[in-house]
Amino acid sequence: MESSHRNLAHQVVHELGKKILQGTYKVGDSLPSEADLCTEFNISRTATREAVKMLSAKGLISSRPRQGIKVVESKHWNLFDVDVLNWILIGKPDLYLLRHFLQLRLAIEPEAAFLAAQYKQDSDLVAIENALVRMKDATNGQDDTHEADIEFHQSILSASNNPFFIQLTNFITTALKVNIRFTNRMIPVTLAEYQAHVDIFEHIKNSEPQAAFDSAMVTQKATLEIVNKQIEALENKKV
Amino acid sequence: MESSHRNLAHQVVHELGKKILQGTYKVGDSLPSEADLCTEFNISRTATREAVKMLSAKGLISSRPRQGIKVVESKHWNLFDVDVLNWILIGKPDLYLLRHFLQLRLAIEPEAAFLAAQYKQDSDLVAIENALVRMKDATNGQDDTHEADIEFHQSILSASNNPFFIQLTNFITTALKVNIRFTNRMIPVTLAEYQAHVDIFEHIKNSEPQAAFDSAMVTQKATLEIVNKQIEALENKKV
DNA sequence: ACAATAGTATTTATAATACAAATAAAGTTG
DNA sequence: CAACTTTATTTGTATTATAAATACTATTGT
Repeated sequence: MESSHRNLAHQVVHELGKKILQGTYKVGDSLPSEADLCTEFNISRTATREAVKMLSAKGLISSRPRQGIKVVESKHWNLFDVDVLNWILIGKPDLYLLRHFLQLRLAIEPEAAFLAAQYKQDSDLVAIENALVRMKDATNGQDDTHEADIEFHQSILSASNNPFFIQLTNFITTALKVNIRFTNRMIPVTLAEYQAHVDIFEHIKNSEPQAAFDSAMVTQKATLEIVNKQIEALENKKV
Repeated sequence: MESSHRNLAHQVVHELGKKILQGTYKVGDSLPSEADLCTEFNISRTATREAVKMLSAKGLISSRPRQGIKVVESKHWNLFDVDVLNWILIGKPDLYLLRHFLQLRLAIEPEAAFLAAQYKQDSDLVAIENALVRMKDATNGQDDTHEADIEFHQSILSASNNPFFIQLTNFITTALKVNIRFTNRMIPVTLAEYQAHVDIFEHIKNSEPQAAFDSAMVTQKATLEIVNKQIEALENKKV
C-alpha cells in the first residue's frame, strides 16, 4: 500500500478502485467480503466499510447483506468522477478508449468555446491568455508543453460559465493525458498548433461564438480522424 | 426522515445531499459535527460517518480533524452523479439552470446522434423504434408522453456505443425532467415534435451521421433559443 | 509589543466488540 | 416436488475506547 493518501479508508478506496478499473475485478465479480478485506489490508471493519461506502457512492460496487460486495454494471460507474478518471488513466488505455474520449471532447469543447464567446468575463480572458503565453514559451522550451495545453482547455471550459461544462474539466484533463500518452511527443508544441489555439482565443475575445465553435471543431475533428485511421489500420492488420 | 432508502446511512446521505443542493448548507458552510449529526438523526457514529464518506465521495463535502465537515466549492461537486442530479431536481430549478442543462444537451445529443448513425447495432435500432412507437401512442393519449420522450433520448445515447455518452443518460434524463417542469405541458406531444424524432431515427437507421447530427441540432437550438428569449424578457422586466 | 514555541482542546480517524437485520442456500414438510 | 421453514452467512448498526490531526490558546524569550 504505497500512495500519499489522507487516511486508511482512502487508501483502500484507491487500491480497490484501481483494480476495478483495471479489470482485476470485473463487472459482476464479487470482491472479498468485509471480513476478508480487513485481513487483506490489515485494518478494522470501520475503515473497510467506509471505503466500501465511498466506492458504492461512486457507482462502482453494490454491497448488500449475504450477497456481498459486487462490481456493478459499468453504465452505473461515475465516469466523470476525478478518482475514477485517474484510475482509468492508471489502467492501460487502448486506442478505443482514446477514441471514446475524443468523441466526447468533440461534443464538449467546440460548444464550450461557443459559450465562452457569449458569456466570458474579463478574468476568463486573462486566464486563457496566460495559458497561451505558457504555450508560446513551451514552443521555445521554456515551459511545460502539456501543462500549458491542459491549462488552455481548462480555462475555456471555465469561461463557458456553465457549471456542467466546468465539472467536465476533470474529464477533458484526463482525455488530454491519454492523448499525450499515445502521441507521446516530448517535443514542444508546433507553431501551427499554437496558432490554432490563438484563433480560438481571438474569436472568444471578439465575441464570435460560431467562429470560436468552428475553430475548435476543426481541430477536434482532425484529431479524431487520425485515431479513426489508426484503429482502421489496426483492424485490417488483425483480419 | 421519510424516503424509501436502503438503510440509515443512505437516508442521511439523501437528507444532507438535498440540503446542500438546495442551499440550506451553502458552499463554505460547516455542517454539524459528527457528534451533532448523531443526535440530530438519532443514529450511531458508524452510520453518520458512512454517510459523510459517501457525500465526500460525491465531491460535496470535506471532512477533516478539528476542521469539521464543510461544503466544498461547487466545481468539485460530481454533477453527473445520479443522486446529485436528483437533488438538483428537488431544489427549485430556475430558468438559468434550465439554460445550463440545455447548453450541455446541445453539445451532447447531436454528437450522440452522429455516433449512433456510425456505430448502432440492430438492437439499438429496435430500442429507438420502440420509444418512437410509444411516442406515437402518446400523441393519441395511449401512453405517457414524457416517459416515451425520455426513453427515446436514452436509446440514442445508448446507440452511440460510447460509455461516456451512456453515462450521461442520467444527466439528459434530469435535463428533460427540468424541461418538462417548465413547459409543464400535460398535453400529448405534437405531431411536429414526433416527426422531428422520426427524422433523427431515420438518419441513424440509414447510417447518415451528419444528417442525424443536423436534425438533432436544429431541435436543440430551437429549444435553447426559446429559453434565452424567456431569460431576456425576465431580465428586461427586472431592470 | 511580538514572534516563536509549546501546550491544550476539539474534531475526525481507527479499532474492537456485540448484536440486529437481511437474505441466499439448505433442509423440511405436506 | 412445490411451498414453507430453518440455518448460516454477510452486511447493517450501535457502543466504547483510544489515536491522530490541527485550530486555538497560552507561554516564553527577546
